Amino acid sequence: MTKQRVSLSSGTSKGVVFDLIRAQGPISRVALAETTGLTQATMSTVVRQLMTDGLVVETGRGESTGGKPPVMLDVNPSSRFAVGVQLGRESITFVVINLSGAIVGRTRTPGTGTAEPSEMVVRLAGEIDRTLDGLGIEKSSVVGVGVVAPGPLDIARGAILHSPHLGAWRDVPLREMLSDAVRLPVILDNDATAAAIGDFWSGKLDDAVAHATVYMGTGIGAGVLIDGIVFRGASSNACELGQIVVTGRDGSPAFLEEIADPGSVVRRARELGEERRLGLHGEDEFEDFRAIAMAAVRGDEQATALIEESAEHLASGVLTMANLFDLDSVSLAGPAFAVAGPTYVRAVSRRLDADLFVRNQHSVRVRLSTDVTDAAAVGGAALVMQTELAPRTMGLKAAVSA
Amino acid sequence: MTKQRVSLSSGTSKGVVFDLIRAQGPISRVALAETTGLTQATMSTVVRQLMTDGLVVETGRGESTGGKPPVMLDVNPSSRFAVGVQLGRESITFVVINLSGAIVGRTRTPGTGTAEPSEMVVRLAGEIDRTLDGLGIEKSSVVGVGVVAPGPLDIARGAILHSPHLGAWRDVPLREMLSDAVRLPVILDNDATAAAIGDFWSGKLDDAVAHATVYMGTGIGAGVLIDGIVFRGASSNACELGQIVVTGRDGSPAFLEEIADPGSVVRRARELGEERRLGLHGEDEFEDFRAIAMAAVRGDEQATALIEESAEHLASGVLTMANLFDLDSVSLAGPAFAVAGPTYVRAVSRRLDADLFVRNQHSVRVRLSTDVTDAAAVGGAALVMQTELAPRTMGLKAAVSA
DNA sequence: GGTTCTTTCTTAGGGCACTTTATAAAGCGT
DNA sequence: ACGCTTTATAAAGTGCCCTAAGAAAGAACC
Repeated sequence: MTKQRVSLSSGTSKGVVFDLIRAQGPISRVALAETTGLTQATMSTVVRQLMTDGLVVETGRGESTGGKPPVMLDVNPSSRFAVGVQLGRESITFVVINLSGAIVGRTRTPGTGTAEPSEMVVRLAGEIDRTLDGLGIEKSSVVGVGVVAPGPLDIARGAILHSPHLGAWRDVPLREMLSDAVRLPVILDNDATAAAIGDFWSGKLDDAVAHATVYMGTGIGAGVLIDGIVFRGASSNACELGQIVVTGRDGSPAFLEEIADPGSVVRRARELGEERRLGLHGEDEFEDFRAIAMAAVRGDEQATALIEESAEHLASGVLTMANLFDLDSVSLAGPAFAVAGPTYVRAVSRRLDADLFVRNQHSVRVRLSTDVTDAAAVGGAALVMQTELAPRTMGLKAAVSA
Repeated sequence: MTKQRVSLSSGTSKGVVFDLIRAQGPISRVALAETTGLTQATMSTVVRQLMTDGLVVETGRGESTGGKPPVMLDVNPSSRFAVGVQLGRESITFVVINLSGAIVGRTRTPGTGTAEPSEMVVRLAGEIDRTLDGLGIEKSSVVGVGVVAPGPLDIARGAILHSPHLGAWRDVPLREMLSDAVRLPVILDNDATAAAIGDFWSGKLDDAVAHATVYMGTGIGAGVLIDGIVFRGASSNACELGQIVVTGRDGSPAFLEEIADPGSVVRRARELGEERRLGLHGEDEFEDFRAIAMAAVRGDEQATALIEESAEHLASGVLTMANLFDLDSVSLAGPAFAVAGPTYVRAVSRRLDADLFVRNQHSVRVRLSTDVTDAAAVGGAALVMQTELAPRTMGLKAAVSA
């Protein structure tokens, strides 16, 4: 048993090459050598390793440019899988993705409710095993489970500190518990970070240097990636977009969350006495938001104004973030964008084009995430793939337990 | 000529070890091995290299903990020097620092005025040579020159894109020009980034994970360091603190720069008819700001109110930034803090303690930078030291030309 | 239909930064 | 004085990546 080469920069080259193949689609060894800076000889051996791992396959020949035509390489999508789990009080979403980030399975079960953590872990492990069985996926080809949970987390320890949404959990070391139960590497992270990695893994973000995924569920958060690496800050609490102060309706400062999230839109609709007309029931806040968004899409004027207002405030927040982080790419994810996503995209895009400090030097691409609703679950799965297959740590050590 | 070992993670270990010795003061080889994760054997050879380079010396023995007492290592302050230059229209500051970041020489000459770039480069090179001569420092022990300039820069190319403050310069490849003239590696960066590195190099920031240095000169900028690495964003235009939108005096949104920078304080004083009483001349805006700050320090009520107002707005901006970047350390630098610095520190500190999102998980240390006034020049010198001796790139390639 | 050129990919050998293992050096405890 | 612990070095081995040289496969030209 040789000691892991700790070094100050461990052997990431295999991961980086894999990441390039994944992102740049079919690509030749020579092209890989050029973009990484490694030599063709080295690339040859690195690729061989990836092929014996089964991660990569040769898919045919490229066009000749005057000599031997290159052999194109691509990921072998069904060689590995990852599971993503989004914990919620009302429902839990399970997603299985393959190597290229495509969803191959999806399940939804009732939420945590008031279940104890230990009981919940058993339920989760069971459901994961059942889902994989149903898809005919062997556990040996599953790289791990990415769990996304609301509330303050200790990412480094993989623990849920306390979660007002999930019963009365307090300091639950979920990563270790679930890892023991399901016998797979487990990662725990928040929804926005996961969604960002999900965009990076499946989407075509490879040329974005500074990307942010804005995640709006019940609250508003964001995940920032710099060169594909998660920006975490001092305590993994970076990018709490909902907590930034913007100018509220009456000119007084307000948290973005208070005036732009789905709850605030619903409250505002009530204040304006639109409860009846828009068919709000007051049971599930999110259902009510959905109703307003649907009405807006149908062309209802009041509903449109409500959504637009929320979108404008969100745009202000994104503008501040884009200026501070010097972003060149933004995507919107989360169930809140499922219906009225395009309206939000338009508002953010317009605002950035108009007011971004560096708008003369470069623009910011704004788009809707793929799988808007399940972006967090998909992202959890992508996060575990990235951590296991193409590690890109910096600062905080990788937060996995196997 | 062997090809530079590109690798995906070039041999940074020497630099990292040096950086640790610099930051952690006298430290033994074993302690270094522990904190880096390298073995004691490796550390032995790495340290030997640093000692033959002259960068590090053995300074004595530590206390025994039951066996052989460790030999303590520390940097050899006068083995290397770096020059920092701050370009300004009114004046140019030259600073020479030694390895531990202490200032060993300082000169000020008239500013660029309307001089042409090519002429200016000759003057700069001459002054640098003269200064080094006067200090009896050989050029072979100078690692390079760090130039700090206002206005939009192309950090990667080392060029000044255009500078309203420096004559009518347009797209001046200053790094290459000056490097050719002075025969030393040259780096170009903006004031805030430089000041941040300066704090990191000379100050005791080593345990800060996410640090920001707020730089207020005529404008307001900030430089963020994550684990000692400069955060640059997509186009090196990150952290333009002056450009974030806060709630202005009348409740309408305003750029932070418009309501908190020295110019705005002076304008406000005029609006209030305090011109005479506070002795404002209207010639040099910065002199007037200084006068107001002095009056505030003396206890003048109106002046205090003006400074406090500016400080409160700045605090709002820093709060937003601290929330988004999840900072654990902030320092204030720049000539604007020379007189009334403590007032600003107090305001920012109070605000963060009160309103920071993660205030229950960790606090943010706020302090005044050492060498407040010349922080940018010192930082330029520190930047060149870091780049040459302890490179920590990520994303954007190192922006040096030698 | 060869020969030659260009481009792609592989093999072989070597350097370097680590590692493990073993040993020397220098103090502490009995 | 002797062993024990801690610190530092020496020697041999391993793995990653490089250079150098060659094989493979088509394009271009005769």
